[in-house]
Amino acid sequence: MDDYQDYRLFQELSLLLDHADRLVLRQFRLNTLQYNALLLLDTDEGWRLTDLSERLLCERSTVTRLVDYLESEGLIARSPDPGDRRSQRVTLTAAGVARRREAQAAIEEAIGRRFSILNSEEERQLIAMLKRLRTVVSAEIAEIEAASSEASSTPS
Amino acid sequence: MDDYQDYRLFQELSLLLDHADRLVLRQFRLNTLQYNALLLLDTDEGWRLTDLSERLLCERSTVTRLVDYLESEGLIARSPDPGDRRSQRVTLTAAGVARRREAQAAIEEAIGRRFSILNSEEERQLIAMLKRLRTVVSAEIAEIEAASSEASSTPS
DNA sequence: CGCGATTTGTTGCGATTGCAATTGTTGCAA
DNA sequence: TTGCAACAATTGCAATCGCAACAAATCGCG
Repeated sequence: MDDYQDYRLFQELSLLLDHADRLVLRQFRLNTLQYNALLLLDTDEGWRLTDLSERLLCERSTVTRLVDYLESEGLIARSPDPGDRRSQRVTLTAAGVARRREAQAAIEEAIGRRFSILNSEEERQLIAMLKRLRTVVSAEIAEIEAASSEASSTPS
Repeated sequence: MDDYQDYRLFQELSLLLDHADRLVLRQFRLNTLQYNALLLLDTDEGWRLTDLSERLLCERSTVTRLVDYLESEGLIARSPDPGDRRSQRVTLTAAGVARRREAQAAIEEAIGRRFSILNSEEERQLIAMLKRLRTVVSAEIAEIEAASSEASSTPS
């Protein structure tokens, strides 16, 4: 019915949220992806770059450069994987913990203000709808990519 | 309450939708911004670049390069503004109309499939919530930018 | 009128990211 | 064991975009 209105609104809100986040995170010398990476990391086991790329929905090469940056900022550390010399483990440093704490406080304060206009029931409904949409769109992407990779591997 | 879950879901769905759109639009040699610009344009009056940038929520320089590209593809035409020699009017060419029609059919088909999992009542609720969020986030951005521009113009 | 402020569009520059190609490593099968 | 496919990470390259600086044109106020 009004699918297109949903879509346009969603798209516009995405742009606005990105922009707002960027303004908030700028003071911590982080962009959205870098911040999301810090949120995932901890000081113990560490993540492999490939796993980070899957979780962050970006390319492995992007994670390489993201880790380069966070390492140059002293926020994370690379260490070799004990069981596989191809892999590296990325862990938070003490400075990384501190930077993440500061940024997280600012972001969550902003998020709280934004979503405070929804009551609990609305939030519950929104979450349910977003989850269903996520499932559908993930399937759509998987289908397209399967079709294109099949086309390239089987040039019948 | 679960503000943060809303936020993460929204962010993830944004990435997925962007990615899916890009896969659909790629066959028409368009990215999301270029497609959205084509949607706004028509063959009559034409838009000024500055107005396009405000509507598309991007910088004027981005519109300059976007218009450069669409012009090189033969989809739009620049013409001088009758009343202001600083301005230019951008209008769709016949090829632009055709390309837009093809891309729009593909995108709207995809959007229809994605949002078909919501019923009318859910769609109504989603639109209402997204509109309220848009208002809040727009205000947040305006506030931050007002504060920063004031700080730079009045370095008290 | 005249001059400074504002507006429009452009360009230079840096940051970010996807994609393809490459290097080094691992695992599996002959 | 050896050879080959799969995998981890990196690099080169191009596309995209925001921001700041800029030139030309317009506006507005004395």
